[in-house]
Amino acid sequence: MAKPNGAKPMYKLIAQDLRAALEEGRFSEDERLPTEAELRTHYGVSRHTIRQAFQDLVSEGLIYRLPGQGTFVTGLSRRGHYLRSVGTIEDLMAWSGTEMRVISPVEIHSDQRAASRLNLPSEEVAVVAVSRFYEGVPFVVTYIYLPPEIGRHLQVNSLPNESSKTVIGLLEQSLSSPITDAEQCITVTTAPADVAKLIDCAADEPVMYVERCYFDSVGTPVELAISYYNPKRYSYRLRLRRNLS
Amino acid sequence: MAKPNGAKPMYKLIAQDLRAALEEGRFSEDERLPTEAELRTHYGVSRHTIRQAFQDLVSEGLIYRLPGQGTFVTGLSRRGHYLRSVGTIEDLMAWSGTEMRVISPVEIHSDQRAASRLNLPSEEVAVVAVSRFYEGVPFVVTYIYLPPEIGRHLQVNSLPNESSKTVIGLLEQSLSSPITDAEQCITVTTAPADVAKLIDCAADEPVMYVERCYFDSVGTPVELAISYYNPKRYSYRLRLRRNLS
DNA sequence: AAGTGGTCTAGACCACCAT
DNA sequence: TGGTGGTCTAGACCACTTC
Repeated sequence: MAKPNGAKPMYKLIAQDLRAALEEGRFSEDERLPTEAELRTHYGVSRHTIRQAFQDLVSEGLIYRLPGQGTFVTGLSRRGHYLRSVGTIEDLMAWSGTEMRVISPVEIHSDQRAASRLNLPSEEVAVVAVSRFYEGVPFVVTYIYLPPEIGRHLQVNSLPNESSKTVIGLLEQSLSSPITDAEQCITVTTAPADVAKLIDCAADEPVMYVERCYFDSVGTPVELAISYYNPKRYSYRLRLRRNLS
Repeated sequence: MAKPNGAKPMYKLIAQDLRAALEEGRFSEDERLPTEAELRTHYGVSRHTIRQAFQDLVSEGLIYRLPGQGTFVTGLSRRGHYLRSVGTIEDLMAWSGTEMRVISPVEIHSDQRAASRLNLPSEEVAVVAVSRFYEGVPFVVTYIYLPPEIGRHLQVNSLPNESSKTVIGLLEQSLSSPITDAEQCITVTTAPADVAKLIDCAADEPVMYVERCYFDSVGTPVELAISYYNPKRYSYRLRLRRNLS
């Protein structure tokens, strides 16, 4: 059988099916999912293929498996009941429930620091500033730096206002190589005056400062995002998991 | 063959071998590792077993694999050149290069908020306060809350001063079920007076505030750690990875 | 053409949990 | 005892890169 030409591998499709079922809440909290044997006959594939699909979901934290017992849905009580839980790169790429607004469109600037972070040959970088709203209230301003050639591809049209998308999410679709790494640095700073105004802070009030750098699969940095969060309206939430050894 | 009674599975042992080789720097940056075929003959196991071992290392971010080319070491330039990079639960459990100092030993207190976070039946919790030093300079104070019965097991003896260990790292050895989840919440606050003194801040100066809750494999919270970081001396560094799809 | 990793099959034995 | 997931084998074809 192997891989049908050009198509997604079977185990990815099965994982996708199960992920959709989980997101629709078709299984209740801590309910047992179908066993490997059941899914094997349902899809007509080998056990290994089913296990590959399950493995994807385990590493995403959606399910857990207990030897001798079965496969279970990770209880919602253990997933985020906060504004946002960032535990995977996928989380960084979509941010449902909030709207994005472009403050200043894509422009080419000269910025030595950003250019060097992006490993660019010159000091030229594309910059775009956006803010993000939750229930109509702004809570973050982000300055996004891109290699100039990528910035030029990113037309104003492809940056819809009032979107729940993220720039990095839009960006990845036009990249040849997928995003596989994100490096983040979180600290505290005081809000510059223009930023303070945009997130309803007093100037020089402490804010949360986040630098995020995204890398594609060959290690090339493709986006540097610098964000200022109003700490009264946002806290950075993160969950880490590991597999049982 | 299957699993030898009571022993670690073969693929874990192979992963361990490779991990040790990588940590010793036996392969240089972006050097090609042995192929599956080579390792298969070296260890005398099937290809699948080798792939399982590689998969562990990929998910830890130590190596990456390119179809048609080979398996490579993740360049050090893409791992942390900062004080600490926290991307996995393992990172949280060990903190080399810093020393821990106990500020106040394990005591049983009454704390409704911590007790409820730990799902405890009463308001009783065990509390211990520690600070951490980097090159002799303190940069964080942490209040650690534990279920009382776990706190009582944690003798003063088992909390050595001047250690590079972490409390959660020590703790896991005495738990029946391993730690598999950590939930963190990061925001900004002002330092309480006693905390400020311990991390060389002025009182009411903004500090980074981190709440961390650890869960074992059945979802029981086992530790709540509340930390105040001096932002001049520490920034929270994090890297996220994902597998190629 | 040869070699790499990616996917897949059809088996097998094991430890563990429930009945 | 029968079913679960965990580990493992010995094959196979595929797409891709390098030579």
